[in-house]
Amino acid sequence: MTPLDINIGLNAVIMAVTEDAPRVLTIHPDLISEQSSSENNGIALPFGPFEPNRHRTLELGLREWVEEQTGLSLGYVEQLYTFGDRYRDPRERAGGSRVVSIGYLALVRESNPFHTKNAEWANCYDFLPWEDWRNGRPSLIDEYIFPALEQWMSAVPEEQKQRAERVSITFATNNTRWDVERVLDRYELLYEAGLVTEANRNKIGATDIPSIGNSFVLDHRRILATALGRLRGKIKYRPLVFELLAPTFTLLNLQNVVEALSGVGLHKQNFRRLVTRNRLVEQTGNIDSESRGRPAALFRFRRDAVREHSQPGVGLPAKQFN
Amino acid sequence: MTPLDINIGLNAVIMAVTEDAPRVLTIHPDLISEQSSSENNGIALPFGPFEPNRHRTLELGLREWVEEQTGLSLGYVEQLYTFGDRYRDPRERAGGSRVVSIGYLALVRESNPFHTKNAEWANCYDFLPWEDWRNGRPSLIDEYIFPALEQWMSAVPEEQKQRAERVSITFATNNTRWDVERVLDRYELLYEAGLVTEANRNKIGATDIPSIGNSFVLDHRRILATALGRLRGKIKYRPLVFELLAPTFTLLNLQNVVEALSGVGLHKQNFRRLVTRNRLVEQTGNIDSESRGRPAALFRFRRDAVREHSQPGVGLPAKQFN
DNA sequence: ATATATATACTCAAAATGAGTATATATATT
DNA sequence: AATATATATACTCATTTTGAGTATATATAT
Repeated sequence: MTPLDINIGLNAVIMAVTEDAPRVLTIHPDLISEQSSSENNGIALPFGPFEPNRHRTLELGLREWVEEQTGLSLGYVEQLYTFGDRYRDPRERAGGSRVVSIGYLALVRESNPFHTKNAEWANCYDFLPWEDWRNGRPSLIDEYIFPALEQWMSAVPEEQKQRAERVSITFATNNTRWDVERVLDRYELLYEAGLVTEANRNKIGATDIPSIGNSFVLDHRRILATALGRLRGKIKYRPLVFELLAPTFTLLNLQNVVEALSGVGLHKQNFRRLVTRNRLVEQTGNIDSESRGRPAALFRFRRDAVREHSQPGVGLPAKQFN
Repeated sequence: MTPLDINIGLNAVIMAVTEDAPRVLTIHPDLISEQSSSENNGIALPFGPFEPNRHRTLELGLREWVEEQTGLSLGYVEQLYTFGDRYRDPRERAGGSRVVSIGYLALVRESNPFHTKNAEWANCYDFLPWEDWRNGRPSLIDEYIFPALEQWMSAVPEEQKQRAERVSITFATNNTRWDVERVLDRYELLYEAGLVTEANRNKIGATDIPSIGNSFVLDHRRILATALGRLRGKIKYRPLVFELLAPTFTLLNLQNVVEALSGVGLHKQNFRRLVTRNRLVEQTGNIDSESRGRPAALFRFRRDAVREHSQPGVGLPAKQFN
């Protein structure tokens, strides 16, 4: 009855890019907290409760938890979204209090060293396999997802049209283009269609529906989808990629990171033209000899680029004044 | 000591555009809740506590509170950000519990009728006057803000360079362009420089520093800045404007709403070319006779536009596959 | 009848984009 | 040593998009 039946949780989607794959740091919660129930087995995002007496701000609370659980000291951190639906933690049914979780996105360099027994890097696309289009349209879309979505669409005749519309927008069926940013829309569609295990976890008598992609504990996969979508949108107009790269890098390194995150292949020459014309990077003078073919020039991020042109191309047709 | 010393508040930035000004719905909290302290006088955003037993989701909780307080039934609602800094509510100093607030942005049509004694529409730019560049650079920037910021920059010699850089980026000093989206960055800069009253409210012995713009209760002005910044960014690639317009409108109506929100004047012919070429709107066949000069054609939003091209112009140079 | 608003069509140079081709400089293989 | 294979980088060229206008049409106010 009292509004005190609330706990605030802090969840971190900690991302890096290694070996051309976007990685997310995962933990095994049963190894950390003794009191977690046995049904809560599985893989999770680093998390911890927000403690107002200990944490001056939400973000500081998150940083403390991550450091404690994984040994990682985070650099770039950004708040994502706050999740508070009833029964997002099934223990609430058994009298547990509502857990409102604040999700964060953190970016770290692959070279960042850390030591922990609990944490492990995983490929983001193990959880969201339909999001990786770098080698063309993933075959599981046509093999598993579409047949299942067809069934879902025709299941309720009166909603068929809206459902078809939604599938068309999110999964780019007809002449629609694949929009790399709609990660959350797609996840939520698959959730509603019952194609991810967590959608059926709370249902009684759930049959063994083929589940697509690896699953997380609770709604952590939804939080991951939120993070990836946000990151994909933001790399286009804020220099976030450089948080994931070594201070000095080749243009191919840069392209590989952008491709890994956005999940699409990019035209090499045009990509290089884009970053150099906008003077987002500058040459260090050194070259990289690790590669196979002709050695590539090493670049660094030009911090001034942020000041110079706030957002390339994105625009309202403004009138000139001064 | 216990993590139960938390309350979750829900705050709504409810926006509309009337008479070419972006409006925000405000309340006078002392008229609503008896228990609010006398120091909490002033203008506020509609808000209410999140009650897990009553509210199935956070958003539903918000909708209920808004309906109860203002009589408004919200349409488009989007979560903004969660605010949880220590002492964001000064009553916490006197033993009050930490109030974590989840901010929401809601958009309503100007024609939307509602009746309430407590709520009032206010011009957003009364609170953020430096954000309205429709008639050119606001004079208060050069008259009040820059002199004060100069002082702030030179106040701490060792930070002078970084401060100058920050002012340059957010307020477009040198060859930098005015970035309409950096609303929150600018507010936070002014806050740190002590140029908004709420920055000094919590300080002891605060002198009467000239305060810029009207103030809200607590950190509600920060929430408003977050909302305006988000909205300005999003209108470029999602059809949010149509939530603020009547179902049928002229192209000038549309332009005026975009201008009011973004705070910059737009090139009329090019704006019209943009929306028609992208087929974001379609003609209804009727014309508007209310206007002064030649009557304008009435348009409506083309819902299919969302499906057709996900995001105009914003882009990575993608490789073609299928 | 004339001035003033507003709407809409059209122009034209500059810049950005999409999709390549061409060439340079490495390493691996025969 | 010659050749194949990778990779880097430069350059081309048609098309599209943008920025900044001019020109014309159709209303109301004076």
